[in-house]
Amino acid sequence: MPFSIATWNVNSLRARMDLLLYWLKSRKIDVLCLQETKVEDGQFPKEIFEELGYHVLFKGEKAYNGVCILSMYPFKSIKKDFGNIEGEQKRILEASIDDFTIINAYFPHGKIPDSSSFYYKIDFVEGLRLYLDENFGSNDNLILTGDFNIAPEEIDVFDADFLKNAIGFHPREREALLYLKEWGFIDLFRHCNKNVKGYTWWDYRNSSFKKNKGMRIDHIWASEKMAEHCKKCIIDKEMRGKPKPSDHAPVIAEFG
DNA sequence: ATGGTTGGCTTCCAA
Repeated sequence: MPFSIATWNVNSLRARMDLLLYWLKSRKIDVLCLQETKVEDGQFPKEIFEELGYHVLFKGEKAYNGVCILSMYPFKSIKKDFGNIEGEQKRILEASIDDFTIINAYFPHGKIPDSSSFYYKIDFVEGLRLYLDENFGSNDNLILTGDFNIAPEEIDVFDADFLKNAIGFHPREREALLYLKEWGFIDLFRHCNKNVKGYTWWDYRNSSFKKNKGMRIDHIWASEKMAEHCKKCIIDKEMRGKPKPSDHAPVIAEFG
């Protein structure tokens, strides 16, 4: 049975509610990972998604961060506590659905290279790799998705030379990201779209979207076994051009 | 290209 998995940093769930509901009604999304929900659990609009048929898993805080998984299929198990990796911030959720496990992660931004925020980011990425080593094997069907806040390769940014030491493309971040990927992941967008330039984030400032000055920092990664069943992976760029957009576009992977 | 937009909350922080 074919199904789809998507990720979208909505930059505030409540500010994006109309656009998100429009999007969910015009696409067929079976499992959706959201980041930067920016809403405390007590104020999460769970019922709206349940009315659409989704099972809802969320973990948030006031004003910052926050993650959510919506699934048309029931959760077989869930995990919300990743204290050693994320610290006090609400950034990671894990759920087992059908025959796979999905991890939704909102990686730290990092602010400026070499800052304390930067090393929190590096530690987060390396901590996630250690967690995977301890909890999953290469035969598991595993998806790691979310806003990674790192572009992997030169093709994934609008100007690799200009951005060579910028946050999101700094060599130290890309090194950590490669280490994480070498757990055994396939980058589904790159797997399905060889040599295609595609971005998932454009700064709100400087008319970046109009000039298409973006970065591919939101990813859907699959373990090798699971990647074999991926038929298509696209960036839904149209959503970035709508009124009151998030600064990120959704990424959708289709499996069959 | 070296500026300035957005969201949440508040007189600024994070992205």
